[in-house]
Amino acid sequence: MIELTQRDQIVLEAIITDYIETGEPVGSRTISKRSVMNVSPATIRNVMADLEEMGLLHQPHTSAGRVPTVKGLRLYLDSIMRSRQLGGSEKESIRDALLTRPQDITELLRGTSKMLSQYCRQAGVVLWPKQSIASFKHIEFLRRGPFDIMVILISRAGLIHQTHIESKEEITQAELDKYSLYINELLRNVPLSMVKQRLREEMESEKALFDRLFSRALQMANRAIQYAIEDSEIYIEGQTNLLDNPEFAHVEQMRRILQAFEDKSKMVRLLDEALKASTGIQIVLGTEGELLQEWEEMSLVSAPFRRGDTPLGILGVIGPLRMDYSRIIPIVEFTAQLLSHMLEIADEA
Amino acid sequence: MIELTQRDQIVLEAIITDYIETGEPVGSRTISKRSVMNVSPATIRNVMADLEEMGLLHQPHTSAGRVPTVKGLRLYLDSIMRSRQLGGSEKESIRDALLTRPQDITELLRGTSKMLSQYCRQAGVVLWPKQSIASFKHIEFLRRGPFDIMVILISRAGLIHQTHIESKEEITQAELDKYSLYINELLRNVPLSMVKQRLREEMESEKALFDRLFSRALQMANRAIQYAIEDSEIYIEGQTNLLDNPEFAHVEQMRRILQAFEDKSKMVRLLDEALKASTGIQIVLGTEGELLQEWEEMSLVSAPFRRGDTPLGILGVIGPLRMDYSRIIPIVEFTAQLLSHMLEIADEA
DNA sequence: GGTAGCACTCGACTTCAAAGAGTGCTAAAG
DNA sequence: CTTTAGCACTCTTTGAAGTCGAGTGCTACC
Repeated sequence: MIELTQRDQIVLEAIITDYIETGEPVGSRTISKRSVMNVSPATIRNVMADLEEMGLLHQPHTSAGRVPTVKGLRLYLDSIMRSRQLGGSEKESIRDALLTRPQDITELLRGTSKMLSQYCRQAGVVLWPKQSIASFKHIEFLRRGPFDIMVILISRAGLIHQTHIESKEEITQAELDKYSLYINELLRNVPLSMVKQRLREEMESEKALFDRLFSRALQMANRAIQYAIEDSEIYIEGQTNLLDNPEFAHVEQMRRILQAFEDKSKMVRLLDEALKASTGIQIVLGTEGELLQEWEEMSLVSAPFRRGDTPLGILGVIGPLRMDYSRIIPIVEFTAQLLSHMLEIADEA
Repeated sequence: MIELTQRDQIVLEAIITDYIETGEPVGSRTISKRSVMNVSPATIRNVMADLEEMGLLHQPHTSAGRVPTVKGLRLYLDSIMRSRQLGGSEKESIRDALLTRPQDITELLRGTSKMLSQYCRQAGVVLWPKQSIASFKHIEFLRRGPFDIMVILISRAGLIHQTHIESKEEITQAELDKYSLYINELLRNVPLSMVKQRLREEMESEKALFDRLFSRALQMANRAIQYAIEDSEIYIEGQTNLLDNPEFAHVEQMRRILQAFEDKSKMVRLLDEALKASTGIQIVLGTEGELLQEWEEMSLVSAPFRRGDTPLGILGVIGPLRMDYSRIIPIVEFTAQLLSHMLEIADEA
């Protein structure tokens, strides 16, 4: 563990704050003027040299100022930064931005992502693994062809999932209607976590053993639900905000980054890991975690949203390493709380 | 109308072809060498001067070659260009790319968009106004709250539409189930174009007049369908391909263009107009149509896909003015045919 | 009408010098 | 022992000047 004197910390913080603001390497003179304690640039230079030796700062070239390294940022985030409190009016306007999009849950999640991107001026992201379809509401089997069945699954919160399954034997819509009726009755108000178990029980019951029709219905429901919970939705909004960051002025770089966004499955994997790992706010910097190689200069601030203690999904902000963390962190945190709350309401209705 | 001699046409074509290939202003020397007819650069210069006077060419500065203007491109597209035939193997691989994504119709449309973007190395786009939910398959009313009803509408092709409506009176799920049953029975296999009429007839029938329950069901179905057909889905894929075009090397420009993509409602309007206007392949160049202001340097190649004579939606490619039209046009055309065909099959199932 | 020749224009690239920001080191002061 | 002032040094940025080359327009000639 690294030992820093009080003054080291102050200087590091000042450098990072300034760097976050301007994006330019910052020199000793600037810090000397700006900082509260009155010390000369020369003194600051000594401190800087120390910090550089510790690997917290980096000098692009001999005659330039210093830039924080990933290690420096990490230290800053973990033990120096005090994140700003959100003002009441800020909270208010975030809340408004979310509540004016009540339509359905898909809209809500996309809206959240968009809101995050606008408030943080970076890309916003929301991941919603469907296994968290919190509780079962309705299932519907529709015949598309003699062996082709479309299954529509709806959660109480209003999320729709659509799958296809194949039947081994020909089947009529009338039969399927019976299936729907039966399964809906069976699962009424069963939380999704229990659904699979409930189905299994029923499959082993006498009724199913002796009635082929019911048995098939149960199997189908089982398969459909299996598919459903393996799926995830991801909403990435405001990517173009990233273009405003001067560090991405080079088209080459920009393209690499935007292309990474296009491969959603990678993004899903990334966020899924974050979701599993985290209990609260989490920050992944550039090369630190196993962010994609394309992302060296990027950073992710995320927080899970949850029902009670079970995490439902994760939301966050993606931007360059140089972001205003002290502002973004509380926003992400607050949004996660807010969304948790809203989903709770939606699900209770 | 502009009169061009044979030679004018050949020169114009040569310039445009070369410009499309290289992206650089093209000089008289180049044309002289490349063109079939053996004439000296000086002669070409004379022709060029004429073409410039007609507003078909433009000279960035005195000592540069010529670049086609929008007017020049238009003329080329309308009366000079011969679009290349697609080879059998190309057709084959396009077909494969589409057919390997059979899952559901949403996937099919998104896949089409992606395929277009990959084959043309530009952004691909597919617009699907829901009014073309070709024929009604299933409706489901679900209670979300005492006055809040979620309506799910499914077309035979498997497209799902979700809306909310509010009820004036409290309502139970049991009632809603009856509604669903009734409406589904009523509309079984009615093409969507007839649905509204069918509903109206029924509303005026005796049965509805005397049964409040039926009457409310009809009203709800009516409203839900109204919402549904006003909605559109749009799929834009491969935007990052645009970054490869050297003409967008400036970040400023790039941002403007990508930002325009983010406002989907604008894109919908744009394509919707194209859809209404067109019967076949259609090309909108930069400022010509009422493309958005942000799009001066962009161009859209589109073609509607249809069932019989009614257009269902539109697909196309968006890229810079400088695109390889002779290749892209047949691809778009062929894809539209192919998709029309596939939807026909899906809907008959 | 077509072509060769030629002077001219203008952007792209290179070179060079000057300016400016910032450092590291040393020596003196607290 | 820590802090500071001073100074030489390094490296990037900026701008001016100069050269190069592509391409043109014009004129005279075939």
